[in-house]
Amino acid sequence: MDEVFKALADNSRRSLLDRLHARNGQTLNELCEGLAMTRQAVTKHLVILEEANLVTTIKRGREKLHYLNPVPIHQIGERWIKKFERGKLAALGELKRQLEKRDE
Amino acid sequence: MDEVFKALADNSRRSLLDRLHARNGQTLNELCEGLAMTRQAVTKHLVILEEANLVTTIKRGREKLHYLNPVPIHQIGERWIKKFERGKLAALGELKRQLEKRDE
DNA sequence: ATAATAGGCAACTAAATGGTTGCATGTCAA
DNA sequence: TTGACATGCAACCATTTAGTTGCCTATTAT
Repeated sequence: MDEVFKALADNSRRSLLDRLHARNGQTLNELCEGLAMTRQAVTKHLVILEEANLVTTIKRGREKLHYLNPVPIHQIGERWIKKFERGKLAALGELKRQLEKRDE
Repeated sequence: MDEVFKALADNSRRSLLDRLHARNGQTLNELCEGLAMTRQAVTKHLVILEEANLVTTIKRGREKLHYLNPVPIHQIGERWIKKFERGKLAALGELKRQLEKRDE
């Protein structure tokens, strides 16, 4: 879980996921196109995404295809974000109350 | 949005949010209790959470109360995670198909 | 008034991070 | 088979990050 949060913390990596979401199964070179980064930098980001299990790769001859794995993202939503949804209104109410009390 | 992802990337910060979720409105010293970290380290984490707008603070005399703001977490769910929910099954199907093709 | 308490500020450090360059390897096509 | 193409590996660099220590300030309680 920590690995997933860490992987998602970088904007370059989030846009790589966006690109795969737009078109799945891209090669490394395709994913590099239009980015202000060397291929090696992109590789490093992809390795981090792979280690977080957000991307799965398959070698096809001399190229490597990258596939988005949406499961860890879904788990963040289910196991982490939802926890804070419960009690959200209570927390907001409490916050509002305290902020108003401040100005008395 | 980037600030929020960065703030959530650290486990210490996520557990501070957990603590506030369990009991809202705690002081700095209360939040330090039982942690293997100096007060100043905790302060730094709280500043990052504040800058990401995940925590709001109110000064009450000599102490500072910390309140959880669940809105940015909710926004991550709505604006980011949901985007990947759409097409999740398609992506998984594609992934499965390619993984099977690999072994032919 | 003074001591204790709650917190703030700043300088410093070690390690992690995001990036680079240079070179090596494996695969495909002429 | 030789050159071009796709990717991998490793060393290096600058910046950021997570943490520390030491000291300062403001508020409360005795």
